[in-house]
Amino acid sequence: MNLKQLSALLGLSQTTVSRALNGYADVSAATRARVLAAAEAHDYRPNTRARALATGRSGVIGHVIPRINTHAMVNPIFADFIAGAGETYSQAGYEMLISVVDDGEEEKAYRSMKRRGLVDGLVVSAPRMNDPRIALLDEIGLPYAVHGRATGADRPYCWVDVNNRRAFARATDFLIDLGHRRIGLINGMETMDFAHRRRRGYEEALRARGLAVDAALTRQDEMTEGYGWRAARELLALPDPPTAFLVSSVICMLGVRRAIEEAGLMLGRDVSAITHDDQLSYLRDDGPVPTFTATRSSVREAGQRLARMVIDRIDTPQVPHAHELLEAELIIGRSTGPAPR
Amino acid sequence: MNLKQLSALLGLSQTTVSRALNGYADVSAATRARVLAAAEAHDYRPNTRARALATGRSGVIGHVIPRINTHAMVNPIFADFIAGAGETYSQAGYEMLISVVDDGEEEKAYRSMKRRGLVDGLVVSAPRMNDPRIALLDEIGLPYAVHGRATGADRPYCWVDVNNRRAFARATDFLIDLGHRRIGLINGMETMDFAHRRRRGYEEALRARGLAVDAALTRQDEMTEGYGWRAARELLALPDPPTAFLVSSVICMLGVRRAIEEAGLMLGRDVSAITHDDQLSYLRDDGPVPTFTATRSSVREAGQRLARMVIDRIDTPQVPHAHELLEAELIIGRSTGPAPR
DNA sequence: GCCAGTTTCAAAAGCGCTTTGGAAAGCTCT
DNA sequence: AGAGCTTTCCAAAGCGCTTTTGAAACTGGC
Repeated sequence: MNLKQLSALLGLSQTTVSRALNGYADVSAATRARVLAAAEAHDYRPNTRARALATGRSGVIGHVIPRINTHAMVNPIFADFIAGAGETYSQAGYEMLISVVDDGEEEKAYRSMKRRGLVDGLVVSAPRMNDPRIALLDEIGLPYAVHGRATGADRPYCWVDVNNRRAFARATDFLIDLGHRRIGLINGMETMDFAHRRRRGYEEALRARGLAVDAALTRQDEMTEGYGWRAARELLALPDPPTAFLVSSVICMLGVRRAIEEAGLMLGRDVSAITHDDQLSYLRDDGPVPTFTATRSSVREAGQRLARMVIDRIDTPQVPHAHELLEAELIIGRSTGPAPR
Repeated sequence: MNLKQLSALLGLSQTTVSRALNGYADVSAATRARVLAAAEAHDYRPNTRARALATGRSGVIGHVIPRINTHAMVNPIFADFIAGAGETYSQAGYEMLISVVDDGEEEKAYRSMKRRGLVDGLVVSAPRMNDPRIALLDEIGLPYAVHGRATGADRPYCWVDVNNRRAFARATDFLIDLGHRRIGLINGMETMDFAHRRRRGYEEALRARGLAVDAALTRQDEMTEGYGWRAARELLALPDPPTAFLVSSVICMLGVRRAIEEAGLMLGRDVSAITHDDQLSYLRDDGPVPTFTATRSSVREAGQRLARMVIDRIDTPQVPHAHELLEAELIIGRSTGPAPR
């Protein structure tokens, strides 16, 4: 059933049926009701491709995931973020397109998407420091919003980010309040903007309390369980080991806990640790008192907000660039306690 | 730059340019070269929407993720699976569309996708027993392939699956060879077809060796770290506890290890455990000897193969339904050893 | 009863591509 | 040289929608 058939069936022109369906004013209430009823009865849906061609808008928003050589490390955040964004899209009548792009081909991919009219807008993920994609997309003329910020990008752009600096500063501060003086940082890769900001928060908080930053107490790498374990093990083996850790993700934290327990220590008593918790659905920390003290911020919610932001950007490009800085909650769990003396 | 402009520029008709670009025979080699060069020079890309409208094919393949109430549990497998499928799609010139659909609205969503001409085909994930989606999609007339199988579905359909039954049977057998007689099963939700098959493999292997199946030794739930921990803790607390575990996912396994270590036991010596390992990129078990003995099968590869299968299904619907049964490797790591006496 | 203004609808022109159905030119062969 | 092919190109129709433009019908005021 297409528009032509539907309008023939109703004895109306395609114009009228189309305008009735799309809520224009110049169709009488009676006709509109008749049209709506018929559309419902025959379960008519306008053909997406035809509509897209006619309107010049595809109703699709793209997410690009770069494929780094063959063993692309997929971001564990990805699934929940997508789920959040997808919810907003489907409510707003948009579709989500995910494109896996060979690393280094990103520019080509963006240009191609624009030329082919594939998408109306884009979501940029995992920004690095001085990320070149921002200037590129402005040049191409594709609306977009960034999940995170790119330190060094000097032009305005839309973003949703967690206040990583403050979250880690607060966590550090909290550990200092508990009496900890040697605090290790088990960070993500610091080419990633978020990790860079977390380190800043950590260092600022230490300095603000008159504590020295000891580079020997920090690590950075891809956030796996094994990395958390290795890093914590190494740090605990130091002559003057930290009594507390700041950890970049729950997956890492699982490894950190393992190292602590292996060392015959008890998490939350002998050693404290705070992790950042993106509230990934398959790692949820249930129970009345959470296992881990954490700076918590839902990445799913970030996905929702970012989706909304791109849509707004598409609809009203003249409006100034929007920003949302989400504050992470500091949730006290059982992995922190006063520093042992 | 569109077709019209490009052909005007070349002094050719749109027909000729279009046919040259699409590799038809009735255009001379000289003209084709000229067209190709011009297209390259101006970076011409045919408009996706227009092409889709003209050909009746969208070049898009859909993945539906159901949203169960508000706390949709996102499958941890999702990201890697999508990455695998996406790689194949982009090589084959397809795009991937992901649609988040409220649970219970799936049928409506499928029908709508078909009517709107949104997608050329679909990938069905996480089949349950007697999954109704298979009959539904046949009725709707949308090509599809299933990631996994649906016990009870009596019609032919395309699928890619891991031989879960055999994998768990082999793992069980291996544990029995090591002298284990009481083996616990920490399974996923058995409404899921894969979990059902794993249990079958486990039970068959036990019976084949003359061992009784003890329902008290099995658990099923959503596969989180906390669940693994709780399940292992409970089982270890039994009067006659198991000496080995079969575990459904690496995330669970992290919890199982924790419970074992907490009980003052050593994994691989006092208690053995084998997990299924989907080779999720952010949980990769690196190192020369893997930490966990595992039945290993790359979910990313499954994604690749399934994508290929849907594409084939779209291109050649008359061909009989394809199946691929991937065998999981049994990889020996450090989490198994002879049963203690 | 007529004019201006408002409602309500329809014809037709796109959107940018593919594809059908020729037509013109070039070739071979007798 | 003309019939019959083959090769190479093109005009135009069509995919299913939206949107512009304009016409018909209806309204009220005088």
